[in-house]
Amino acid sequence: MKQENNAIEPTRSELEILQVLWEYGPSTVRFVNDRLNEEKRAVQYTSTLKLMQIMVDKALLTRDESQMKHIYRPAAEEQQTKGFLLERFVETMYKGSASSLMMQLLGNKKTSKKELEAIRELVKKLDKK
Amino acid sequence: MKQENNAIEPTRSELEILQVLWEYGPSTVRFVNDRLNEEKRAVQYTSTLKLMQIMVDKALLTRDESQMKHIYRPAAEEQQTKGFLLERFVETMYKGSASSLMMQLLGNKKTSKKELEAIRELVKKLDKK
DNA sequence: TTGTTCGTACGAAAATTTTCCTACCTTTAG
DNA sequence: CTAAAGGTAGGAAAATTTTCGTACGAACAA
Repeated sequence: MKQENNAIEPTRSELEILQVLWEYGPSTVRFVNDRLNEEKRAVQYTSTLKLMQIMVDKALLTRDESQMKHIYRPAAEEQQTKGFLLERFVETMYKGSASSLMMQLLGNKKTSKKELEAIRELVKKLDKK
Repeated sequence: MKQENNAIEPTRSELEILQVLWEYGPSTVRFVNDRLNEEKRAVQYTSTLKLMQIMVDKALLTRDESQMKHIYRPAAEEQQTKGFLLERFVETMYKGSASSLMMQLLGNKKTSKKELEAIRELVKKLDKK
């Protein structure tokens, strides 16, 4: 033993599940498992079930057990979780400097023209405030 | 067994070591270990040693063995690795949308005024091109 | 009724990541 | 020379994460 973490810190696999729930909303295990198999990788139903049960234990998810098919949903707001993870990412990778991250992002060929335009607009709006 | 990954995919601990090497340049295990203990958490010297050896195996690091105190350095360019990780982050968290990430970033209270200013400047420069 | 399908619970194995003990070599202070 | 300090190598244990087999109940079709 070692951990008594109370921070929201999903593992890689747990993050995959959160992504599905974020995209499609509260879902059954069956549904999440299907999405994972379609969009990500082969995985057995009981594996997904187990993982989601663990996530309930960790308080990453909550579930409605009133029906036979339990409905799972993220315990925290999507924006809050993403914000937290983004903050940690900026912190560890760019020493907390958001503009450094931007630099990297804008220098990245994978960032399309359209994206660049959207970002310009975004900043323009900020300037007007 | 399962993995024959050829992608650069450092674990959390490996990332900590990379951070030290990025910040201070090529270093000995002793130096890295000291930094970890100062800046991050308690960890035994041989743990750090082992991890860095593993990273050499994985080709995440290279080392100069010509001296007794081996000098380790990242195998890939800092920018390349960070770019790769950032890309994956945007992909998984924001479906590849850099501007979505920006939105979140700009809405984040932790992003200081100074940072915002720097970002504005950055975009201004982009516009002039 | 019966058996097939679909659900949850639970334990344990497998895979991965992280930690550290032990052995042994080299350098250096005395 | 000898002891202490500091280095690497390697194996194995510990911790964590991921996967899945088995048991068993509920729903449903025949």
